[in-house]
Amino acid sequence: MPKTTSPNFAEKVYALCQKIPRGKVTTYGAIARALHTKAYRAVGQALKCNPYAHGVPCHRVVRSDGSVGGFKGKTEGKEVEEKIKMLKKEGVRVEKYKVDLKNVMRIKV
DNA sequence: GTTGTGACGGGTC
DNA sequence: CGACCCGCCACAA
Repeated sequence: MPKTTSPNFAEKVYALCQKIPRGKVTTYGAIARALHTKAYRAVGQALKCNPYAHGVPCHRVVRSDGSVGGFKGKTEGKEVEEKIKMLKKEGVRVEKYKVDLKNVMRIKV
């Protein structure tokens, strides 16, 4: 049992992102919950690093409000728009900068 | 060891 | 519905 929080915290985040089914999205809070923690903020930072950009569909992760949040380290800009476009392509309905909460996959309630 | 900040969350105004 | 504030954990300087 690690005395610190979790050296593999980010790794867990990536693992969960991979388990996100196509056409659906999840929230940072959900991931944090699934990890049995409350570091929703740390989750975002881990994804921001996203060394598995080609293995982890981080674009399927949105905020609890349904906002797409950010992408590629940018909270706004065409990068985010691209993320939205990708989600739409997967079948996720996106309005403005928000996705339908129905498409949000709640890992833990 | 302390400070600051963030791809956040929820509550309040 | 938008703006603001506080609280949360992890990480970098």
